Amino acid sequence: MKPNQSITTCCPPLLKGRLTPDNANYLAAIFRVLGEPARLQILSLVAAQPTQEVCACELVETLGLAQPTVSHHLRVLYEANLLTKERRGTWIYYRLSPEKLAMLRDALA
Amino acid sequence: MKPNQSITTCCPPLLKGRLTPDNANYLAAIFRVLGEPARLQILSLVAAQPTQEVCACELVETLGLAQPTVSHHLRVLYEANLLTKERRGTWIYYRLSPEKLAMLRDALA
DNA sequence: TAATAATATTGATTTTTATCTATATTTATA
DNA sequence: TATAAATATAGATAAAAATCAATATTATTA
Repeated sequence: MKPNQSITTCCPPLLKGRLTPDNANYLAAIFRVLGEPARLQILSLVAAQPTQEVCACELVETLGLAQPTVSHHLRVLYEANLLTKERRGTWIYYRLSPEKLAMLRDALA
Repeated sequence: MKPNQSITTCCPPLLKGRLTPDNANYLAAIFRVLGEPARLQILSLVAAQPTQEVCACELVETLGLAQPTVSHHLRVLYEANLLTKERRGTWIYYRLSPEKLAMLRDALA
């Protein structure tokens, strides 16, 4: 099933054109991903790193959540194209993929 | 209980500073409100009106949801300060309160 | 190859949320 | 004041999502 929206644009701005039901579903799905404090903290933590990346291994302690829970949130962020990941040895490093957030900002314009 | 954030600013931009847990909770709550297709459609519909307002009475048919469901979504948007409302006779008219969306846009900067 | 460490998955539980029907409230008007 | 129309609330149900313990997988290294 191919997405009916690109990564960088999805729809007319929320307050300009009128959203189709598809637009609304797509946008809402992204907002829902951001509607979780732990996930926002993950994004913020990544951005705050000098290296612009964070090892999953750091997050369990930082967030105070169980490892499977952190893994779950990372997966959700990854599948929403808000994070990219790269395995280096045993560790997996996550980075922002800023296009999606830019798209959201545009959608709120 | 007073909010620890103003309507127009809540926190350092998501990708700049580092969110406190309070920041994250507050921001996530707003994103959760937007994480629902029907609510996005409501916002979009309001913005699309020449009058910049929409009567609750129009929304039931437009959204294809039961009246109490629409009422629920309007309340959620209202309580999140995303909509204002004004009663005129039997009808209630909703308008955008753009500050909150602007704040979100800033948070995504 | 065996042991170890990081991450992922499974399955269960709980919490949150959306939705509806039924009913209540509010407002206008006959 | 009785009726009608718009909106709100209550209560029930169902669906979605968060969380965790237990276990599996993947990669490294002794």
